[in-house]
Amino acid sequence: MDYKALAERLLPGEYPSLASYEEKYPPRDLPKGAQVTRLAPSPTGFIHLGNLFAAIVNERIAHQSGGILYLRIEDTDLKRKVEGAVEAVKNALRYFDIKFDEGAEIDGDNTYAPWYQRQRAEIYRAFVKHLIEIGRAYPCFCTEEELTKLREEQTAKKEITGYYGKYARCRNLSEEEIYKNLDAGKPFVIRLKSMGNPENKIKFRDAIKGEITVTENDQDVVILKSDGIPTYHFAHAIDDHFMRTTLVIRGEEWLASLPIHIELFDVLGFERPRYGHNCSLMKQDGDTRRKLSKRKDPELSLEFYRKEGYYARAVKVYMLTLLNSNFEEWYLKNPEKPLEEFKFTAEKMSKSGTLFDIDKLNDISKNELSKLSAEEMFDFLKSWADEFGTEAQKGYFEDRDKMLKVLTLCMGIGGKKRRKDFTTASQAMDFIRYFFEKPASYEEYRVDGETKRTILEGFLAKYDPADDSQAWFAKIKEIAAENGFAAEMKDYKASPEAYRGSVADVAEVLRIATTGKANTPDLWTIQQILGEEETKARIGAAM
RNA sequence: GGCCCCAUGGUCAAGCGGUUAAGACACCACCCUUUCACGGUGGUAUCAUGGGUUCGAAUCCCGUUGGGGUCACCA
Repeated sequence: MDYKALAERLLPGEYPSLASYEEKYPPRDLPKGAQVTRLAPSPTGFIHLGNLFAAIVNERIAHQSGGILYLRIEDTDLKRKVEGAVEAVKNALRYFDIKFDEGAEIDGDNTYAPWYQRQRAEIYRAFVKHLIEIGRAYPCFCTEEELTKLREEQTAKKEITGYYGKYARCRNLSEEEIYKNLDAGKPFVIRLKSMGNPENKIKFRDAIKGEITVTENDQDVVILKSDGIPTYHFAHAIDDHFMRTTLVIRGEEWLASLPIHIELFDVLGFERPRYGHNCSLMKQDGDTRRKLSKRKDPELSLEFYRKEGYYARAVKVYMLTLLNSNFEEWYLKNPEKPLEEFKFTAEKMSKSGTLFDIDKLNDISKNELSKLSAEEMFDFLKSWADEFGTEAQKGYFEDRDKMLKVLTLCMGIGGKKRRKDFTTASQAMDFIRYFFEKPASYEEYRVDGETKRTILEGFLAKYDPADDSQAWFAKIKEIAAENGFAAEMKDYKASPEAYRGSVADVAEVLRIATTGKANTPDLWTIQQILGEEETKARIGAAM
């Protein structure tokens, strides 16, 4: 068969020589050991925790080695394209401090551009044409229905599904048949003519998993779709070669197609990059666990975490503890150091799927937030409220002084120990609500109505906003004693039956009356912040 | 089903042939405390299984079981 003529018929026209592409996209001039990694999302606009998980690995490995992280957009599938998706990806990742050196919509070196695969059609076609010319690729005229039927037959016969060996019908089409189909205007795809044999095993060193075995590919996979755009597999080979990627870190779901990629790199005469297949982030689903999915788990989208007001650094710290088993220990010893100082290694990455644990994230969040100054917390909460808060919540920030006092108290700043009540911005805003709005509801009092009233009246009678904390508490003790409650905790513990309760119960009544809640920071300070008028009004209203 | 990956408490995990099998989260108890939060002390709980190899196995090998991934003109 005249492959050259066939190639010309299939992909007519002059294409630049293959060598010219090697010149145009030369090997990068980087220090020894520097890694070039990439993030290559499809522009669906949806990014979830799993994407961030991978992004952090790529970012750390590139920048730690003095290399490059770039952003490539895999938009070969038009159906999945969403407007504004690239911006969304960039914004979401910027929030987590992932910075690109080059790539789509990135202000950087454009030697290896274009970064959108749709704009790279010419390169792909040039190489597809070459493969046809050397007889390693061929046109396939099978329709979707025919392929579906083939798959069903194979399944019924319990054979391996796919387009391979004797099932690769178009592979053996005669020259005549091919041209007849072409003349009839039948649509076609270009398939790789695989030379692999699944009996052969290839030993492979994965940067994360270590020594692995894969089976040689024998599938005649589609490399050019009928719209003239390549499939992921082919684009991956071309792009990662010409963008001079040295390390491809990707999810382990790609392990299954690694044989295809190996064959493609080989047939194209490209040196293969190193691969690292990282485990997926799993989610408990009933009594089984499964990979995070964008369809089923919208609550795991990065947007969800921004809406909840998770602190970016906390999420990053959590990802890092999952990603590198020795990170947590390092961080415990170096809580103040920048995260970049941690030496990230592919070897310390987990080989098995990790279950996402919101409790652990929440714990880390509390810790991270408790390290902030009142001003930093103010800024964090305000920027969250500006975007996601209610009108009332936005109003909390009008009196800056008051808010700083509230935060100082609620974070325990100035005390012996920092408080850790805040998990997320939205939860924190709920937590401090009572400083700015009257209680919408009251937790249940544990004393009867008569006692409650007596206590509140007693408090109002003695209340003096000028009292310091000690004088204030002394009065609470008096009220306790007057009503048959133990003024001293020790006395109550020594003989609980001698009292109706303790000063703690009296304080609780006042606490609920003032804030609506049984659990709050120091009540005296709260009343100081609220001021005399508001304090009296609230106590009065609770009677 | 074929192929591939994985396997230490409920979760994340340390461990690289000899350990009382770390640590963190969660949980429980107690202490501290006007509540809560913080902090402190203690506790419950793990090497999936069967065979080897070895003086000795969580660690090495094989089988089994279990879990996961993947089998598109999607990435």
